[in-house]
Amino acid sequence: MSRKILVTSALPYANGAIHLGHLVEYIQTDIWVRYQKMAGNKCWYVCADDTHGTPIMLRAEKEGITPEQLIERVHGEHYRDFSGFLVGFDNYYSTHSPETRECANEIYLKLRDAGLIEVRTIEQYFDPVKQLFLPDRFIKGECPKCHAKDQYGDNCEVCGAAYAPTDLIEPFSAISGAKPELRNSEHYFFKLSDPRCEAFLRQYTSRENGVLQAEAANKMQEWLGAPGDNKLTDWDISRDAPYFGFEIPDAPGKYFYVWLDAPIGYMGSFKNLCAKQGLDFNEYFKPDSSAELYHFIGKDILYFHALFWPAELQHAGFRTPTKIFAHGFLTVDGAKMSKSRGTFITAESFLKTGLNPEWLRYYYAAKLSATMEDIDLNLEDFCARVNSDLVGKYVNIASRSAGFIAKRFNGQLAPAAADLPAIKSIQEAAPRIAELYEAREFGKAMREIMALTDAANQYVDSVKPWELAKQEGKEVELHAACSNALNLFRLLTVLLKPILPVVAGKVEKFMNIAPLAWTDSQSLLAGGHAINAYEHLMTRIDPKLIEKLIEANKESLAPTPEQQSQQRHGEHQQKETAKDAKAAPASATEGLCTIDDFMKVDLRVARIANAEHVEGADKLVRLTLDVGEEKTRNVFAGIKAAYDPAQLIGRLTVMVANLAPRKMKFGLSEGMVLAASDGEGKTPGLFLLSPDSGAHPGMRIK
RNA sequence: GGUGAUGUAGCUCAGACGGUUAGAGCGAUGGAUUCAUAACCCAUAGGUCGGCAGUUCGAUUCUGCCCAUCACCA
Repeated sequence: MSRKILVTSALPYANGAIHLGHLVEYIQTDIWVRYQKMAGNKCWYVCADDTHGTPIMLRAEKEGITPEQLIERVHGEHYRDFSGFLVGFDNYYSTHSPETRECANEIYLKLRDAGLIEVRTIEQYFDPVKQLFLPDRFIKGECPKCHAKDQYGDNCEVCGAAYAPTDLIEPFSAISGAKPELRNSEHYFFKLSDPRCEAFLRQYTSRENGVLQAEAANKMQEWLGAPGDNKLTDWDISRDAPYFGFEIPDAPGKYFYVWLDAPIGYMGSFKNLCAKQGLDFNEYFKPDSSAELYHFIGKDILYFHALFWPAELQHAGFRTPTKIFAHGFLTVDGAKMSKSRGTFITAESFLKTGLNPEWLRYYYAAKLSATMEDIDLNLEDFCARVNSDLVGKYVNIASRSAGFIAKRFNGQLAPAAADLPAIKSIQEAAPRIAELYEAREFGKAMREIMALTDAANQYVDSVKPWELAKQEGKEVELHAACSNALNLFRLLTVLLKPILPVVAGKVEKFMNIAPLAWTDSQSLLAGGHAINAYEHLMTRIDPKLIEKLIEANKESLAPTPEQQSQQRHGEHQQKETAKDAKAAPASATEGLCTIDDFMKVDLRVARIANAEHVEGADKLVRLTLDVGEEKTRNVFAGIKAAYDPAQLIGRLTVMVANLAPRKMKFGLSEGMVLAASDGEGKTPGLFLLSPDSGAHPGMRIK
């Protein structure tokens, strides 16, 4: 019985290039979809560009083009990159489409009629020069807590405080620089706090319901709070003109917020596919649909997909997702992707450098599981793993057998030995491996497949075709050995086909067979079957290519930090921290610092005027420091484990006097004292620095 | 600061309802081999399973604390 399945990956925002972080999700989804199709299920894979919102509007304006032109260009780039990595969408569409608009309107009107839309007046900053309301990220000013300058409207990057844009001191528009004015505006809210939503979501996201991974379900319960205390707040779904998006049907001048129409883009894309393929949209989206609906997403956008989206669908009279699959982020060589280190690798640069996309598909597959854990792309391991597993083991089986068949047997195979242990073990493993694909345990599947591949090579080694070839009268044995090996190779190709579609295609051509389906794992080639000439199926990774790739992605110093937008589909992840970009050393002096750099740090001799325990803090001591200024400084130091406050009072030490103040739970910390410790933790202890006697508070250290 | 996740051989990762010698692949070393784009095969070395304490006849596996990394929240 063939299943009907609709699968989505998160929509990439039409405001940036696809990178290896994005690809974890698209490759994971694509492998799963390819497996489903091979298994004979009706499986549709749709996606789209997420095209609306202020950042798109402003970016287009900056480039002197219309938003429509911008999103069309980016759509082309995204589609090119995904195709390059063999991501086989059945439809790659755009949220800026009549279908998405239609679905958004329908959902909105049904929610309104259900009494789940409310209009409220809110006060918001307005840019009088640009004549638009400003999203939080486009307002900057001085942090109200620590007084750091040039901070965004939602939180401070220096002290980490969260606040409203109206709390900023001396706010200014990040777009025009103008002083923003507070204005009233009517906004439309989706009443997530409504008891109907809460009741539904409590059930829908519960562990028992099984829609979410256990870890994700726990997180949702945290967000929902205990039964009774309704922690959900209403969701602001409208934005004022000018805005690039869909106008709300009964509210001229008001637009749907981009995050409302983004998931609806899944429906829009599928509706568009239905028209092309003659499918019945309702069969997949009606409330009692027997079709399955799966969303692959990053763990950062669970909130939108597990709360807002199902609640909307449920109360607008549609089916809800069967399962939501969240995955972790990508790190490169154990660290966040970084432009300065060249590990913020774009899809385009990977392909342009000449690397094979199937290398990455295999490596990701070998690391992926059904959990939300992050996965690491270790570049050395990447080379070793791919070269050994794919070229040394798998491709080698064909490569070492095909020559004999071509030269000695006119390209014709002998019947395979159906009872050969190596063959039987693959056929027995196939259903197990199918379950692993279904469960998204690709790493476990790869481990099993490679063990079977090892067994195939051991078989070839045990029958020694190269010796048989030299002996008179051993033709039958030689023919059997090589035919068995090629049958083993064909079976392994079936198991790897979801990961390696291009190689599988080449194998089908080489072996002169129809496209492999999952059931082919239970059959063998008939005696007399003629194969074509063997051409090498995959080359090894040259580590020099990796070096080139890193070099190509290294961004020169002083990059213009990209306008940080709020959370996006698959986009929020891997955003490089602003800190990282700023701290990037010029490559010629990597790891070194100039005298100018050093002099930026204002080190001063300080006298500890007072020291006391901090109530409720495990590690902190509150220090009152005299650095020769009129006022003393308040500094929290994490030295409680090593020093008793009483023994500190009166002694001299060294402090960083121009460190940006940091708001801590217990108060503002206005500097840092210096102490030594073993970074590797081999030697315990913490040792406060002291100047030699004779120094006075306030003396500069250089 | 709170909550959660992670921490197992040089690297990437499995695993254990608590129980005799903790696994795999890669890498390293030695051997064998030459069919295979130096690939494959055999063998060897390598870990007090992040640290400390507790529960237990017994803990790497359970509990608590600590350290490190990451994420979310405030």
